[in-house]
Amino acid sequence: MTGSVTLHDVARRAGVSLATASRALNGSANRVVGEELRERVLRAAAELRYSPNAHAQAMARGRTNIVGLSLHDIADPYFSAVAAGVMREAEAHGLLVTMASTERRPGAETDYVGAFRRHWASVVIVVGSRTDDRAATDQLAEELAAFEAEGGRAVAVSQPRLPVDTISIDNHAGAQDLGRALHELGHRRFAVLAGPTELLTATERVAGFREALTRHGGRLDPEHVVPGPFTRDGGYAAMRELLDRDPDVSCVFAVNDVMAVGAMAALRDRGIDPPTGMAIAGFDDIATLRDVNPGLTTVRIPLEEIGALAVRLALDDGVERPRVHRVAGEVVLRASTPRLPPPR
Amino acid sequence: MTGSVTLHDVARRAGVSLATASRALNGSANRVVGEELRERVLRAAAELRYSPNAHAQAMARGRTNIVGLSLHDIADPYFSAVAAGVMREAEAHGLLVTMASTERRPGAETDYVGAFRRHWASVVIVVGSRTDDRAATDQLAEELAAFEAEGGRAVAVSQPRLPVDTISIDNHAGAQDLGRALHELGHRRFAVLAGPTELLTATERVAGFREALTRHGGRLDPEHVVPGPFTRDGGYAAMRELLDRDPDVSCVFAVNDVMAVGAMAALRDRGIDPPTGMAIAGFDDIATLRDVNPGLTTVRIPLEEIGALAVRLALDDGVERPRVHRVAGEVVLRASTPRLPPPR
DNA sequence: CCTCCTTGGGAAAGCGCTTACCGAGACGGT
DNA sequence: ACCGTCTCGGTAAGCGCTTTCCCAAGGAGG
Repeated sequence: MTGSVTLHDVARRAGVSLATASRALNGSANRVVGEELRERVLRAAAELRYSPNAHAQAMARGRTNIVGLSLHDIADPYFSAVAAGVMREAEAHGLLVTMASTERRPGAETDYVGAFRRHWASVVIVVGSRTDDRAATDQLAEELAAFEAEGGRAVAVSQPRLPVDTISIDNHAGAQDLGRALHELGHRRFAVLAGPTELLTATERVAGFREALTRHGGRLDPEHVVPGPFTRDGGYAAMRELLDRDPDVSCVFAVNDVMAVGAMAALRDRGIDPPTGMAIAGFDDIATLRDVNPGLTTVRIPLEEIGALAVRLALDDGVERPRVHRVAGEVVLRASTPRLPPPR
Repeated sequence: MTGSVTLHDVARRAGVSLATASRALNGSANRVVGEELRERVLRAAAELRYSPNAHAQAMARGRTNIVGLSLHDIADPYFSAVAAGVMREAEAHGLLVTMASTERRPGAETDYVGAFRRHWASVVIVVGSRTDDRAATDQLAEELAAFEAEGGRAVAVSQPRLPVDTISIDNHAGAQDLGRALHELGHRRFAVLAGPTELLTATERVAGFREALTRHGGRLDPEHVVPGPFTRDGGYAAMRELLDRDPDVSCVFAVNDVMAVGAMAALRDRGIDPPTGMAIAGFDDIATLRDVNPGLTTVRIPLEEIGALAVRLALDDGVERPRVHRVAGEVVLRASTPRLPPPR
């Protein structure tokens, strides 16, 4: 990096000292620079296109305006919605967001939190379902603790069991509500495209759904619970698998919208036209998917708001921490799960 | 930030000097540290959970491993796809991505490039259609020039007229190909949901489409070209507007997929069932929307690859710059534009 | 036995900025 | 007229790290 203009240059050009130049430029607290000198400094800075070195400032000040954000995959609309919320709120507070995708690589989060720690990020936000991998969780917890010990603030989203402020999406209750709603529509025989068995988010949704059926009456045979990846292709494959088992089922719950869309495609490829041949429901209410046809019944999670909330939580000097903030989902019934005609 | 462990602490604990500790940790070039001392230093670092201060390193080395990425809206699947490509490639090169959303605020890009410049980012990538706002473009150009003058490398995506390496999506040719393909399917009377008139990307697509019709025969009345925002709701509104004009049209081209989906929703709300009542095509081939029903005819743009390419371009020490890299789109015909039965 | 090289550790000079501290001048109160 | 006080500019001490330069010790060659 050559040729960059430093504060020194500005000071020289304005004919003042470094201190005065610095004070003039960032209006240092409880120190006023005379109008004329300030004018001169600002002019010199503008003429030289001076741009302060953020690292030097970080060093001198001992902190930065960086938010570190770790998520699984920015191309996944679930995460990009959360990221949008984080960025919006960060922008409002003059913070810059540094983002890293784990691509679901185990241990990646720990690495990235380490990187954010090296950058003296003031805030770190970790979003994405924890797995049941105990060792990885412990390592991440340790790294986050080290980060907070150094004065940073961390917030976890969908990651319980971490020793920091946490935003917890109520998957269990949401799935339960969904199960009840589907039951009320007349459905009794269900299947579940369950997602990865090691992902807490997925298993919670399955558990909540199952509980609703148990409570209100409804059948969910073990062989109608098909695991698979949390993706569109995962939903597609799981649905095929399910159909191969030729199930006696009227409604399928895919544990997220992206999978539900894949599942619908699988149904069509088998000549089954949803929702006529099969009702289907998802989870998340991904904005981009609100116009699929038939409209997808789902549980709305305020993803963008969750991202914004994470930033606010980090910036808010709460008294006692870690805090846990629960966010509820809301069932949205659409055309993909029509009311079942009463059995004759 | 208190309590953070510094290299000094590590050196003291290992009983060596700062210099030796530094050399031991990053295997300094052409200087070897004795096996035993190195061992001691590494152990001390691990025991103390030492994490080097990235800013201090940046200062001392005069460069960073940061990629600055400016885009319009990370929640938009178009941008999140590009971002995913950038992050994948950045990760592969050990770079960290700092991202900023302009929310289409004019001038925001310039501000963000300034922020990246302050951070001594080694690479800056600016993605998103330039508008016809000449002044804003000039300012951005100037800021990018300053950034490169300081040794940084900038790449623009979809932003012609900037004095840096540019990846240019061939909107014109893509739309032209699409127009021809639709013509071959038998369509003759078209409408276009044109997006924002000041957005180059949108106008290029409209122009290419129009040119194909002119060349091969096909009608596109001026009042059947409806402008509007580049979003789902923009597509919805534009389609309503179009329907209100009661057009004699068999096929609508929405200049991006997100708008096309909104347009389909508008059709349905008016009791028109695509593609029966009206064929519809989009542009981009957004992955999340590949399963909408009916399948959306579109022009595939390799968005993720473009993001990755941008990073590679920045890292590649090209001889002569700025270079322009054109990326072509590919027409993908799906069910939303069925072949029109020949007129009897 | 002396000189010259090689090996490897340490001291210290920055990198660009902020900020405590210092000091000079102006001003008003007594 | 003197002193306390206030205003405002400058000096310099870091922030944590890298890297150049110096130097000591040991070995090889004459």
